[in-house]
Amino acid sequence: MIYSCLPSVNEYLQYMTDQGGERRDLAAMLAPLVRSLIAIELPVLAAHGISMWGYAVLSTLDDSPVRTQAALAEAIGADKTRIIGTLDELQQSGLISRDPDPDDRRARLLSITPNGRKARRSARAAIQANEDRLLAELSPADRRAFLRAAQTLSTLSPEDLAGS
Amino acid sequence: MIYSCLPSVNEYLQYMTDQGGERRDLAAMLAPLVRSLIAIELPVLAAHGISMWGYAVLSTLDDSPVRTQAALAEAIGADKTRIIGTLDELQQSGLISRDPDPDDRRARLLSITPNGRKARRSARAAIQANEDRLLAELSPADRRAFLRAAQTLSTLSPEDLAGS
DNA sequence: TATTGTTATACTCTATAACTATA
DNA sequence: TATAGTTATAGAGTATAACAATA
Repeated sequence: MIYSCLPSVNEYLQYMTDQGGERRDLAAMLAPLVRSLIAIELPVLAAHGISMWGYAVLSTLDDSPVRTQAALAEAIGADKTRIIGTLDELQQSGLISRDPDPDDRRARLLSITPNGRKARRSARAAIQANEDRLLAELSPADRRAFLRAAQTLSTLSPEDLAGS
Repeated sequence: MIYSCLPSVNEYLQYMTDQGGERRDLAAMLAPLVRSLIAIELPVLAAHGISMWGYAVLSTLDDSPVRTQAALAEAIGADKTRIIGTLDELQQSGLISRDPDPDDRRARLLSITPNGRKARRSARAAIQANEDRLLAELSPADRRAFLRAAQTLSTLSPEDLAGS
């Protein structure tokens, strides 16, 4: 049966019922939401002088430096050729440093600068302030559960998502 | 203050704490998830002989017919020129009907056919079975809250999302 | 003249492949 | 010969603008 992978049929029926018997596809619900969220983010980021990919790079590097551009590209789910322009801009703006590894001059050691960190955190504060306004639509309990669930699902590997 | 739009500062602090003090951006969490969900959907849809946009069209028309192509395009968040090829395919496959409105022969009355409805529901069952596997990662309470929250947020108008 | 749908054009984004430099 | 980064080319997807039919 198609629903045999569920923890229990009762569970399934319960949340189907919660949805009024017609559950919408997850992707169909979330895709427009994400599109809107990004559309809202763009002008905020522009006001901080950074692009969407630039923000993704800064966010990754704010957590920890990265040894190669290819690794950075993979971390943000992009092609290595796609982030080169972004890195050029960020470097020119002084938001990241990008130096040849003395031990292997083919690789580029990437890290965020103090200015980059400042820009990223300022942008994030503005973005999350917007998100807070949306999250205020939810009950406190649902809001916490939603953030927890989003966190859980977003950290699943592509393999987990695609199925064994 | 940047967080003044929150229901209460205490609430904010509470879910920040729940996230370990470092909440990730919503878009940054959800965008890769949605990308993966769509990547999983595509082969399922292909097996049913419909494209992603075709599925969006069928889903909209399954709820109710639409009087013009422009209205349909807006409903699925696409440009009116973008869905023409999709409508051609769906019509040729006999999944939708698309007839000039007798009262205004400029407009095209769009509706789903019985075969289209069958295809859509079959595809949806397969897609939701996949999603169920992912949702099984969540606790029952979180799963219900997540679906409820996604439903709530996804039905906000772009104006609500963008802010007053 | 305005509106619906269609076609044609141009533009953006992305991936693939070729190239340079280091190893 | 293999790898990291870069550049060049081509392809997909999309939007803008011009067009045809109907009102």
